[in-house]
Amino acid sequence: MTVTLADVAARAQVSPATVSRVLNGNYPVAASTRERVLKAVDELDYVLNGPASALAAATSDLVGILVNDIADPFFGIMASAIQSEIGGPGGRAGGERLAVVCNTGGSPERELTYLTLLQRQRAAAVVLTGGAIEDAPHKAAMDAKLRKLADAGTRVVLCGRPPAPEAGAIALTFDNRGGGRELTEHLIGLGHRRLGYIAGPEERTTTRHRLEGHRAALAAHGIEEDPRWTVHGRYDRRSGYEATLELLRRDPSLTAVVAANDTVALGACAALRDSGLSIPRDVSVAGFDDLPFSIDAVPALTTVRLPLAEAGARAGRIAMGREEPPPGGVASVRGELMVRGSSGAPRA
Amino acid sequence: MTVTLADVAARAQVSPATVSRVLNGNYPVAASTRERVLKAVDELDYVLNGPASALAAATSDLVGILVNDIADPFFGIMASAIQSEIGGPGGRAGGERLAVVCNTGGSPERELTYLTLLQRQRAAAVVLTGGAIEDAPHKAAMDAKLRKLADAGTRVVLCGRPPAPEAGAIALTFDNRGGGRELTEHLIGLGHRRLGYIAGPEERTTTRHRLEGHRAALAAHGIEEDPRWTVHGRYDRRSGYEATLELLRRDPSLTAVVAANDTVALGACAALRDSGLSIPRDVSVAGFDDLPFSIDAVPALTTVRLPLAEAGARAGRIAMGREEPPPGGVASVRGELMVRGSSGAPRA
DNA sequence: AACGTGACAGCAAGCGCTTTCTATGTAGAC
DNA sequence: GTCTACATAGAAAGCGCTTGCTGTCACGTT
Repeated sequence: MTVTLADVAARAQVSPATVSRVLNGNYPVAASTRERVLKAVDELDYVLNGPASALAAATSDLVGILVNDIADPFFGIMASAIQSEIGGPGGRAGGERLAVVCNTGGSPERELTYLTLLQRQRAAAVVLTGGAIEDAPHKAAMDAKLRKLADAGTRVVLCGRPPAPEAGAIALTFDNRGGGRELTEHLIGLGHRRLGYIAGPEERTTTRHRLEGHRAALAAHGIEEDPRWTVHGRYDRRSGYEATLELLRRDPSLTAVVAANDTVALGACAALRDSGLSIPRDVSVAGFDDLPFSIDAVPALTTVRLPLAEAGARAGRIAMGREEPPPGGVASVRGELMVRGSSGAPRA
Repeated sequence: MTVTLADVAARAQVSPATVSRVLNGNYPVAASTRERVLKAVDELDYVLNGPASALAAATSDLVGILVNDIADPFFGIMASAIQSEIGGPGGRAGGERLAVVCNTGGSPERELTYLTLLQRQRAAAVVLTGGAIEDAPHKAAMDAKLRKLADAGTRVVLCGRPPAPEAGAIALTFDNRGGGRELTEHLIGLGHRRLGYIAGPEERTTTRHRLEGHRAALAAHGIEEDPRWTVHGRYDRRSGYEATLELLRRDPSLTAVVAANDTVALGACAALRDSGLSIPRDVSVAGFDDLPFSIDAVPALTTVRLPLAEAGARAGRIAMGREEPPPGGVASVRGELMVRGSSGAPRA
């Protein structure tokens, strides 16, 4: 029924071993023989059996990419960059690798399960993107799992995640704290003193770090934070909309709203508009990430640009062993403040 | 070194066959035995060898998802929906499947190569999303490949792609033509007579169908189209920006600009703003897809909503054999006109 | 009391490939 | 002209799992 190596071998009048060697190109084969084999492969329309070769060679060409939400461009951009570097078709980088993009939906269990599935497939590498969940038992479980993967020869890279030294993983971390601080300092510099903050889900490292940066900026400028000024929500537009209304309700005198990310900021803008407030005249708004659509908001969003594509590409190369990991296995990737129309001086 | 089935068997004092059966649960095993086995699995921290079992069972639990650009929410949303239905962890649907998201970047060669890679992995199913490339040789090659996959037992589903009867694939097609027509008729109804159109890349079915719908609307209302009114570009913001400037240069009297999709429309809006034109007072703008950010444009974008998540979910279920394919193997999915602030009556 | 009948469990034969080790032929070395 | 060395090709032993077929009991039948 299906064509096997042996069929090709028979047709090319060589042994299966030779065919395998031609296909893998890691052993000297006479040019004439190689040609004959290739011809047979072509004529029979032979397709290698992936599982069989993975079993025999004890390696696979699968690379796992874990993301929280593939529908979110934040992850989409990273995934795309990673994939372009792991040498899938087109991204010339040696053997053809298949990227397995796993959508965890931010769920701890799924994260773990996907890792097991990848372990089962004997993945060549795994890249975890985005913030981690801050729950001690879960973190321990993750670290143990990652360690096991690493020990089994799977290269593990974290992209936009805090380092996990226990797990023996390379980490490219985003400087969320620094970015958050810089952003809020920009607003303070404009004269804002009453700033609302729409944070992400409580248990995520990204949420915490950005918030810490914000608070550090406030503290550095002697601004005492009112607990009413912080609202937690999800990383989506809806959440930003609702949180903004809530902030306005709690303290209508706020002159700026800092959002956990751009998507949330967009929701915040909508809420302000719907409340009849003008941006930035009445309230300034700031986001985080600088996703492509942020520049198209009206007014364009002041935000912190994260080099998602660059970081993803680098993570991909490291995962493939095509780039030296950073010294110590950890590198911090900085964001860049993008000042645009959504932030301005508060009204006197 | 690594734990194998045999190790588990030894520890549980049973044969490897029994362990396999416990793990696969497709053969009667006494409860007490099962328990003993499970305990051993747990104690040894055993992880099944995916390639080995795929080889032995001649099936795998990989499902391929082909997308043009994973960084584009249009595809991200579909991919996410598909994945949630194929029964990856969390999306309870029986066995745990791994979604392999392949980023073709719109390249014909990569599309084909990924299909080969998936074929090599003996994927359980493959879902192709988004428009197809209109090139006869390539289409023939694709159809042949899909046919081969289907014949080998891989379920092939097209989501948002034109049907490919030759290939024996189930198709969920978007009614791009109908949507395009309805959209342009809306603009005509508002009084527009000079409408610019920013089309996507020439060789894509999506591009052609949407453009055909637009032209059908014009024709139906006796509007003769000026060739200067159509510009082709890529499906991105930049392209929309440049194309709009070009359209304006060619005919400054245009009162409406219809874009190939929302992302392009966003670029168009930016170009109009930068040209000092007001939307919709001077020029109306319309997009297509209704991606999440479209409602946040200012003014909010008039567009055609495509039920991406619903279609993706359905495609996923069909790919898993959990939903009856549509009669004839083809279903057309309609879009819904969303009239918002970016379209209005032209100035007298 | 002899005998079918389930319900489990084990044996063993692969699944299709890789790779080590061995065989062979040829070319250069002396 | 014989010997060593190198370049290739083949034989065969797995890789770790699934599954058809063959036992083996413990029962319920007649």
